[in-house]
Formats: sequence, C-alpha cells, structure tokens
Amino acid sequence: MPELPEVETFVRRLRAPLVGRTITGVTLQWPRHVATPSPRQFARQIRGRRIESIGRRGKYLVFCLDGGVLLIHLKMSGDLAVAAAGTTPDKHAHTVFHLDDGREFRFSDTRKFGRVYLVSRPEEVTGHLGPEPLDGAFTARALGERLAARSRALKPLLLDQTFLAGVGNIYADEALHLAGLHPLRKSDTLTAEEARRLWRAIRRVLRRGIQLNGASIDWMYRGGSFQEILRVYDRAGEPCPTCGAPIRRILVGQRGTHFCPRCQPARRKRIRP
DNA sequence: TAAAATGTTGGGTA
DNA sequence: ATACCCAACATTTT
Repeated sequence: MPELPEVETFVRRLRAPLVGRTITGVTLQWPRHVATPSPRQFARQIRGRRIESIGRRGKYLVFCLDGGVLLIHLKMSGDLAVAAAGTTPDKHAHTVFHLDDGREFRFSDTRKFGRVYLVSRPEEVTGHLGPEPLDGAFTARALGERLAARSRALKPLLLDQTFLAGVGNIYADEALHLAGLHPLRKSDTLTAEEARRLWRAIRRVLRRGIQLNGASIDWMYRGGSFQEILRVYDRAGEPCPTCGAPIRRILVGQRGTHFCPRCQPARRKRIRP
C-alpha cells in the first residue's frame, strides 16, 4: 500500500528511465483508470508529450510534461514499471504509456483503485492536500497549531490527507508509537512538547522509510525493507520493542490500528500529583 | 463455499 | 466540525 516513502521510491526509480523521454502513445486496457479528462481526450493529449521532470505531492506522482501535467495515484495496489515493449506485461497492466526509446511505462493495478490525471496545473488535483511533512515549511509549531485547531483522535487525523499529506496506515502507527502517543488521544489535548515529539516522529519514520525504499507488505509493492524495522504495524501480540508489553490491535475509524498500551497510554502520565 | 478482511479516498448522511 | 457507513475492486484468509 504505497504511502509517501513508497511513492517517493517510485519517483526516484523512474527518473532515470523516463525523464527526457517522449510519450508516443498510450494503451488504455481499462479506460476507467483515467480520472480526467475523458479517456479519448487523455489519449489524444498525452501523445507527443515529453517528460521534463518527475516529482511527488503527498501520495501522488507528478510528471511535468512539455504541455500539461500527468499525475498518478497508486491507491491500494498500484505498481509502476518500465520495460521493453514486447515483453509480456502482467495481466493487470491497465494503462501502458509507449515511449520513444521502444520501451513502455506500465501502470499495473490489480484492484483498480488507482487513477491517472492529465491537467494543466497540478493543483487541480492536489489542491486539497495538507502540508508536505518533509517540507521545510512544516515545523513542529505548524503541526501543533493544526492539531490544536481540531478535536479529533490522532490516528484518523494523521490519515486525513487534507490535514497532512502522504501518511498512511503503516507510518501513522509507527509515528504514534515512536512519539509515545495513544492513537485515540484527542488532537487538542497535546502539550507543545508532545506535539513536537509527534512532529519529530512523523519526519523520522518517513525519512527512514525513504532510506529503506519503503515497506514491502504481502504481495504488494516489492523492493523496500522498512517492513523489517516495523515496531508495531502488523505485530499484534508481539512484544513492544521498547518495553516488551504485547502490541495491541484495535479498530479506529474502520482502520486496523496497532499500538503499545504501555508506551502509548490513553491519557498523559501525571508527572507530579 | 460463502463470507469477511484488507486499506485509500471520496461521497453521503446524521 | 466530526462520526459513521458505503462504494470503488481483486485477492487472500477464515
């Protein structure tokens, strides 16, 4: 399930084979993959466009073209690969971009939740997103202010892309554990020090995730190794790496949530009576 | 075997 | 503003 570090890994891997290439055409095996414009318009407009640069905003890949911008969201099961034309694409390669060097850029997506967008400005698609967690402008203070402005449990807030862009289920659980904060803790009850700890934890897990090329969970997404250092995610019943207490799994807003009941107490520990 | 679980986002309702 | 359910899907687990 690609989150920010996995998407960033795709971006970095795709730059070498794609930047400078011209898209000679696209094959839409499953036209509903195209969110905008119409599949017909998409195919017509993408032809002949040169890929100038590749970036990321939240969980979106952003391809700057010599006319317009192509965005891809991988959602649950999206996978991207560049291969020689003629080699057998996997059966879920629903959208295939043909390149001027005889290769193909394939968007495979078994569950078909992913989408591609072709727009003139990236903000048309990413405009609703919250701040970029690794951006210099995202300070501990900025996070603290945003937390205080809402009154929601931390976990769903971290998953809310309009609150903060790029964090998904895995990194949210990992960050909360690192920060020693309970997933159900209300956002407006955090002290400045706790907000700062959360800020640092979020940035640390995301940076580490990128360093390790993301996490490879199950049969989706391969190549990363962050899964080897997971502290709580998918480790229900196993001992907490910090204190040894068994990791617990609960449901928060229909999402599996993993935490250590000892390191992440429901309420702040009273320091002095 | 059929039902439930998985997990991102957006839309709808209360 | 927030909480909840559903829908979009394929595949795996119960």
